[in-house]
Amino acid sequence: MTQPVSETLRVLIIDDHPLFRRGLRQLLALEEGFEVVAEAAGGQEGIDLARLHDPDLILLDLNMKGMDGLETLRTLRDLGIEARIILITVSNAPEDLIAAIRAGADGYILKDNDPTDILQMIRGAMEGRTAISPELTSLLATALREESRSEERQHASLTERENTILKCLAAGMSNKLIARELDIMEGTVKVHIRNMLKKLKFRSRVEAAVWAVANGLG
Amino acid sequence: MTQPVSETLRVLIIDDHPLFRRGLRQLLALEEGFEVVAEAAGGQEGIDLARLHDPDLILLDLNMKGMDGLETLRTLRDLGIEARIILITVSNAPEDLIAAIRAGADGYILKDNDPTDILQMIRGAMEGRTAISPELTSLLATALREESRSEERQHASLTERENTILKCLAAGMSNKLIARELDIMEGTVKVHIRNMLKKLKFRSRVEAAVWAVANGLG
DNA sequence: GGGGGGCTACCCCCAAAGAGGTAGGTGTTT
DNA sequence: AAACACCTACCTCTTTGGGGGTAGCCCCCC
Repeated sequence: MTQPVSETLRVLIIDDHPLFRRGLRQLLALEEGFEVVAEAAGGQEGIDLARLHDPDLILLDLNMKGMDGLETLRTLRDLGIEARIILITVSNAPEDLIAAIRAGADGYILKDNDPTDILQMIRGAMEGRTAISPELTSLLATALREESRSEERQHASLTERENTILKCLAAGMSNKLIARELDIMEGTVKVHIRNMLKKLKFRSRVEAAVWAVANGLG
Repeated sequence: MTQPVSETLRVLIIDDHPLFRRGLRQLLALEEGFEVVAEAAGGQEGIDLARLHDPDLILLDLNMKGMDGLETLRTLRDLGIEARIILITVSNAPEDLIAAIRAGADGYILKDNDPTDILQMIRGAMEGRTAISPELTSLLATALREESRSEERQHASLTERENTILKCLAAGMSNKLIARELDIMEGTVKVHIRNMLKKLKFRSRVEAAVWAVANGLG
């Protein structure tokens, strides 16, 4: 917690692509003030190393096999890791960006950005600004606009059934109750809920219900 | 569903007290327009009879051994029973009243009310008014006032710990996450949640979370 | 000194939820 | 005709949640 301000920044790199790790490491080596203290090839290893080294900055790949970047990010935050965490990815999908920011990412940088720009964004993130690749900011804006225009929205990609079931969740109902209400099997309710959770990137019905209520489905 | 308006009202009595059932039956027998089609001595039996007879009115005792009146009421509503349901009870506890109304009761009448008044309230309930013993209306008003004065309330009887955990629920967190957040065992979290659910008469964490969010803990 | 409430931790047990799969029926679109 | 999305149902499996209990510890109040 008592972090000397002008010291070198201790960096952890999590990416399952060895070549890209090396690239990042060299990029940072050329710069003053960065020290890569560890590299991990996967989410779980990254988490372990984060707890071990307590770095100031974590560069995290979003698209990893096994435990993916988003899951890793969430776990890191859940564990109370307070390092700056910047996602570095090839995905320019809006939902990935949104999910990352919601999960507490301090930056979201595309891999094909210019190295100079990447460095600049990293520095920006270290100073408290959320670093997002310029070409993505419009996506974010759009998403946020949609986010706030509540009002009977068909939640993005949700099907009609998933939507009505989300409303049931927002009413606090159990699977059994929803099944009775909609006159379908409880197992079917579970299928819809599973698909909905996946689409909206929630981890449990409670998260979904809370979000739904907070966003006007209550 | 196609209910002749001026027919006799078909009544189901659910009370584990034989003498009181008889009293009610006789009270209704003296009146025009009521026909007691069944009596049940317990919640489950009452539910079965309700599904069998589909009565227009159910007089339900709140304080029963086994499945209590509130639980019975909830189940009846969950099953889609659309009869008017009036709770008849000795309890003038505010929380019982609130819980009953929230669970969909059409009336809440104290057993020691005057028979004439009881009849009048029943008739009122059949016409769509929520029949509540006069001496309880002030309780209801008070409760509603407290209900709306959100703003960092210590939810009634909740302890400090239960309150912070309720807030965690309103954030959609799992027991495991809450445990990490508060640095206690997951089992302990479960204890707090169990006690909280009981005090606030919720049936699941989802109900509690939804309520908490809707009432300003989001 | 003796309650009592609150917080903690643990036990057992069972129900609910969630993740994964296969699969049939229905529509619509290509 | 083939592909696709959707809703439905059912399978197995593991994790989570929830109800009941006992018990120790602390602190405040009588």
